[in-house]
Amino acid sequence: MLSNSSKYAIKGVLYLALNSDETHKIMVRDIFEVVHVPEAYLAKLLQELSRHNVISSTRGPRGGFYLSAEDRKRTLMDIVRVIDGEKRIKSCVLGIQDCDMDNPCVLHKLVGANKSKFLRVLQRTTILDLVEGKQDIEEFFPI
Amino acid sequence: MLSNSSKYAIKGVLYLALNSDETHKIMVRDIFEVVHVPEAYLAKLLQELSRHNVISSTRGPRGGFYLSAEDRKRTLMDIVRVIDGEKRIKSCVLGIQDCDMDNPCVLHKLVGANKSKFLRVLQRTTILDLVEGKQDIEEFFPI
DNA sequence: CATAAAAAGGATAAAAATGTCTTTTAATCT
DNA sequence: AGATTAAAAGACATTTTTATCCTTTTTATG
Repeated sequence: MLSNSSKYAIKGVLYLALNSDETHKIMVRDIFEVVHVPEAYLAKLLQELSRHNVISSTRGPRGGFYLSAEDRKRTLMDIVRVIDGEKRIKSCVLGIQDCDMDNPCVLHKLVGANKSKFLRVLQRTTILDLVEGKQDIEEFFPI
Repeated sequence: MLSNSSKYAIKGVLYLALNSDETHKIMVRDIFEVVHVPEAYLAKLLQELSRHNVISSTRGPRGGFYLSAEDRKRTLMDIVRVIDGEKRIKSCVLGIQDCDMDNPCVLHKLVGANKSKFLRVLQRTTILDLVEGKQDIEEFFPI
């Protein structure tokens, strides 16, 4: 449902949400260990997110990745869309071609409701939302 | 969440549920087209399920795969467990090591409820249950 | 302006998932 | 018994996902 890459990306962004802003940018080097993602791979993912304006970054000394106020309004789905692509995340549970609400497959009723809810969570939940439950998050770091 | 292989397997078993019994065994050759799964690959999956006694089979002429009455009491989880393994299906949404109810991760509350429900559906739903909504299934074949 | 720091980009490698093919084994039918 | 049929088993191929490495570009700072 979610690729590992998407999960990695979410973890990285979450870390940025908790520790960065316009004036405190963070290098991959300082993230990858706490989120348990290989350095170079995390770099790739964050670069991709930055390229698609889901997060922000600047190069050079004192550069790094960070989240602007705008960035924090992004949803989990925004992240997943960049990393996995719309298609993968919305594809039918059974991989049926053209399976959707209008043309549901065998398991659609059984599993579809759950999947829809899951999608809605991704779509509705912003980075900000996540950070507002901050104590919860910190409690469970390292992720 | 569910691998393609598991999805394939479920589709195959569903077909068997609708069309086979002890006296009417079915060859892979007669299934793979309608469920849209490569012949050799479906064979492998069904063999694996048979090896783990989730479905039944006999070799030779008039042989093939089929579901016994007992087989029909199997759950979707039984299928998924054989194909994907317990670990994969129960693993945390974010791939957190040791993340579970007792030691939840950041997204656990957000996504965990959905996932639990999904697991419960897999665990509770038997092949028989699926077939009893037969008209629905036939309506949506070919799967 | 020179230098160093950091992301960006591209090529490559490794691992896992998916898919194919060939041989072996068991059942059935003549 | 012998021929045939179909799953079982295992080797092999391809594709996708995950991961690494190395070079280039940009930018802040002395």
